[in-house]
Amino acid sequence: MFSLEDLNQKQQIAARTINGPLLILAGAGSGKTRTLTYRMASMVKEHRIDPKAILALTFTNKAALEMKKRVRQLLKGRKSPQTSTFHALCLQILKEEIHLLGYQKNFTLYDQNDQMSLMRDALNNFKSQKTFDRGTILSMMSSLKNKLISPEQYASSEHFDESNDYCYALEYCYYFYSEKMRYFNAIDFDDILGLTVQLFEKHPEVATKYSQKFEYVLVDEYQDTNPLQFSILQGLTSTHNNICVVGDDDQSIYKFRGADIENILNFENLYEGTKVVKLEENYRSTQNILNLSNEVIKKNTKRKAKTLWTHNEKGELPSLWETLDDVHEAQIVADEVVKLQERGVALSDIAILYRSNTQIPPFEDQLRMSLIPYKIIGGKKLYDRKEIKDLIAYVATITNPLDEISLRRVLNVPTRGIGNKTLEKYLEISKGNNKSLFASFNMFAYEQEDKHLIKFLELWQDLKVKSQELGPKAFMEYLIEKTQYIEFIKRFYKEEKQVEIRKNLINTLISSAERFEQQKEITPTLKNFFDKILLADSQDIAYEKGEEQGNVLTLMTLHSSKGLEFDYVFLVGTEEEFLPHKRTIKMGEDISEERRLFYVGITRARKHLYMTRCKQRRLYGKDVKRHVTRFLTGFEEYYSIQDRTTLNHLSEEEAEAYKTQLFSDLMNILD
DNA sequence: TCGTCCGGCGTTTTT
DNA sequence: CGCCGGACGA
Repeated sequence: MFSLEDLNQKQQIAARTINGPLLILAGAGSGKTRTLTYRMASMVKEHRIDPKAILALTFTNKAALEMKKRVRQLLKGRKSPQTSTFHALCLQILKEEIHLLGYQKNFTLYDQNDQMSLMRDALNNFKSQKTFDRGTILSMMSSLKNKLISPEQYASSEHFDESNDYCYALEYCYYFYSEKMRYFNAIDFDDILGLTVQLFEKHPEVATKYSQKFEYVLVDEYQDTNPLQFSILQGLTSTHNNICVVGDDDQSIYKFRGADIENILNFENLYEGTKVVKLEENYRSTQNILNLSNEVIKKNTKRKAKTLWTHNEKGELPSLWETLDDVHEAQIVADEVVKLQERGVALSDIAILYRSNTQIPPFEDQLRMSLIPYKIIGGKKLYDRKEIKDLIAYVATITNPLDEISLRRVLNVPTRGIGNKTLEKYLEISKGNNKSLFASFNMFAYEQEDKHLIKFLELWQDLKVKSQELGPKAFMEYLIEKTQYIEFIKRFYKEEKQVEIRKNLINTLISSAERFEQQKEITPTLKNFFDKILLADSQDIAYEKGEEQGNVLTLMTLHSSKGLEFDYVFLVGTEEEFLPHKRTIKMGEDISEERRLFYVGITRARKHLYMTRCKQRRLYGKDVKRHVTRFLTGFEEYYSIQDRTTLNHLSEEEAEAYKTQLFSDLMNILD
């Protein structure tokens, strides 16, 4: 049995405010998710609101799953509200309504790989002696899309800088890209949101429909919403103002991805009659950790003032270790982890957080040497692997023949003698008579007697038929068998070990398909399965499988640490040029977001926070002098500095013991 | 079509 | 310093 009485005073106010706009400013560790889930449960159980009328939006699948799980526990078997990510919700809407925007229902979702391929074409067509970086163009385009600036509007917008070559290239590519995407009947991640906005604008009756469907809307991590998401929320609440947003402006760290902190800072002004509730009681950290975090973040001017406090014990002062260099830094962190382990601390309660992935290698080395098992969060997603992308592309091309990117991808994979020459020929043909590449294949392959191509078309037809007969899992197996994909891999990777890795990836995909068939939330069609894979993030698969790796240490960037907590946190590289990062300093940008990043790191720690900084660091093959981060200067009384380049932090006996240990280690090595 | 060599670059990345 | 991507050659 759950009761709102289990919440603190402020949390209860938040949970009991059901109607009208509500802004919950939830400090780090203030029981945000708890408040939100209790609020939802109480809406269903106590206010008798139909769960179908409640929508909770998150940014990550993991957060969505977690929230759903917790609400379910509170509701015990009763139907629970829809909890999904912005992207999943909008994709669901587009699948119903995209015809209103002139797309076909079988549209393909392009990921960054596909976008890059298309952008390569665009840049090749943009004749210029200067070369442009595809990724840069792509991210510039994405930020335009996130600001709702169309290719037509770009040149006359404030974002167009006439003295910058890139802007001209971007203008051309943005046009090219958008035209092709439309022709291919494809949409990208930004479009999932952007087209939903367009849909709501051009067809207000659709916005009305969904607004009436979802009478109550909740948004998690509101500080990270971008203008598109804000606009979608306006559509979703157009018939009512029952919107509850939860967030912490001090933890807004995704500006580079288009998040606009103004959304949360301005919420009260945009939604009239907003009730504001501040959650400042922290249930996570010691008072000493909170004191430091409060001091650090206070330096930011544009923020909703909050001061975290706790009933928890005072704890020790956070420590700042000064180390010789990056290797030494990793070494003493690993040593301390061993000591913590000896004291009975579980590795899963310890994390190493860093600003940049470039900081990882010394830590991996030292952890391995100390025999400490660890996992690195982040990195490649399942669908980012070439093999998975190939299989996805097969499904894409048979569901949407207009999708040229996927078609070109699978054309000669596995190798079947259709090279660049053939492709060029048909691209010309398709240009000449204004037909899609696939249509041109069908029209001329037989006439031209391109045997390999004819065989491919037969394969395509066969797969098409089978895709309608078989479920996701059976189809995947058929596809792999029919294309001799495993044999292709064996030819490609000579080493047995490599082949094994790829096989495992494919098996993961197949078992994921099997699980998808068993779930009940989404109709288990092949297309839906692959859309879900594309929307999945790097940790989803493991999460879905319940594959939480046991007792291992966690390494991750500060960005990925948001929302998590650990008893012991090592915040490494607390140096100028990491925090704030060199690039931010160089661009003369506002460093407040960097400070927030630091703040996020500090507030992850429950029991003790270790910060480390090097006096010198090897970067790009050169030894560079380093200085402590400006974020720590000025309030030295909130943390304790230890010079770890000497033995001064040890008592005499400890120092003696250390030297003896060192000597015997040395002897062991010499043996 | 594949392999090799050179040059440029090196922050974060919820979908 | 080391990686990745593009160019170019066999």
